[in-house]
Amino acid sequence: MKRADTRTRLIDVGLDQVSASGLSGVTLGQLASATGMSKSGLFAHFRSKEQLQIELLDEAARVADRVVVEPAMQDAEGMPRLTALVRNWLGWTRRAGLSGGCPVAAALFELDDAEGEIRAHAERLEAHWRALLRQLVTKAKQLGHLAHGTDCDQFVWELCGIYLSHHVSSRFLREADADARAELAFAALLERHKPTHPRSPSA
Amino acid sequence: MKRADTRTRLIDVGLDQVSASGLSGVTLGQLASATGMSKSGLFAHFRSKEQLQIELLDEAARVADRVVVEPAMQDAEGMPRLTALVRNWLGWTRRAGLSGGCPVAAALFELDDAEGEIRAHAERLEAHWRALLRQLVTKAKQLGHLAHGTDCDQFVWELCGIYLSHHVSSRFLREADADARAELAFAALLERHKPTHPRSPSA
DNA sequence: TTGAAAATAGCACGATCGGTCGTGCTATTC
DNA sequence: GAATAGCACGACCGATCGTGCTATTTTCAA
Repeated sequence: MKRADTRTRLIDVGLDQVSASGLSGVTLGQLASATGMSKSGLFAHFRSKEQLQIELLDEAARVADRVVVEPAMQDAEGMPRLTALVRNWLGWTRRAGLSGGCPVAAALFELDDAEGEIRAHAERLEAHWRALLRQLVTKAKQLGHLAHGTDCDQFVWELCGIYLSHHVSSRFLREADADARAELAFAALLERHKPTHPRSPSA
Repeated sequence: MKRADTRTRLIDVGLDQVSASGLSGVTLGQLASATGMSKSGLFAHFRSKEQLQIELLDEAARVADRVVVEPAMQDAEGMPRLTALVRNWLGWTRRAGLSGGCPVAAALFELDDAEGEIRAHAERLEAHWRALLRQLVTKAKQLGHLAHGTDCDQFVWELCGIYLSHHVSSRFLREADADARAELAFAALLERHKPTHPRSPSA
């Protein structure tokens, strides 16, 4: 089997493990037995466990981009695109075929007091993600889909709160109405930032 | 030394470790060396590591009760008590002298796909906490401090989102304005559920 | 002061951790 | 057909994991 193929397989299975058990839940031994490879054969593909973890986080970001961002980009700029992205965002791991929750969200709590390369990497990913959110929100504001006075950073901050609450609600508490609650919260967030004198939708 | 005293010391130090590194960050070996005890001597106090983890979660809840809930109970029922509790809640671990973040919040993400006794215990704690929040919100509604139409469960759900976002913002992203953002979000949540005074002449 | 009881330490266990090493297979290249 | 390079293997490293069993120390009542 080609090196690249094996790597892809390792990353795929590893990503599923991260999703289900968090970063620290992925050990070389478990990933090896899950993929039917020897620990040493597996290890040869990554310089270190840290490197493996970083690549797993990258893969999570890549998959999220494919499942969450790209489809939303089909919608028109401004509000349509923003709402589409939020809808794709909530519970995206299931749609991505992962058996657990969002690896990045878990990492945010797992690494909060840590230091080092992995934390820095997760920080970059999260910053990049929030920058994307901010950009979509800003665009919606520019197009008059959100109020002029909208504080975009605050908007994103609260949106992340909805996502996190949804994560806990659906994954930990396993509440059936998690989606509905998130929808409600998001709708209220939009309502609060509704433009005061909305231009016509065909502006 | 008395058994109870030693246990208290072990739990205290352990709680700090949970706060800083999560549940899985507390190992018997590290807790032993942090307390200057032997691993086996320590182990004798708890039937198992699972038991230790459960007691650590309980202690977290107990400390939170002392630092967050009890002071808020000094305020008048309804809105004063609710706002006091929220203010005490945000960033309570620092005020409790812990060196890390909220152990329960971390556990929510750490155990989301786990099974077993520890998860069940964390679930009970979280349910109990949300029941308390719900009770305060309901009381505020009854007293007319919140709108009649207020969906108390939804209110609590979004409030938890604010707390989680604040956790990530302050602990992981280390943003200086985390407190201000949380205040803003909470103020907006209150504004949205502001009571309408049906008998008042203003409309 | 002494002796029982309680608290702690010592030691060892099997398992697993991240990681290294030498070796063999297989496919390509000369 | 021989030489080479890529890939995965099993064995093994020291360290640490959780958890027993036994010996030693400490504490407190008689």
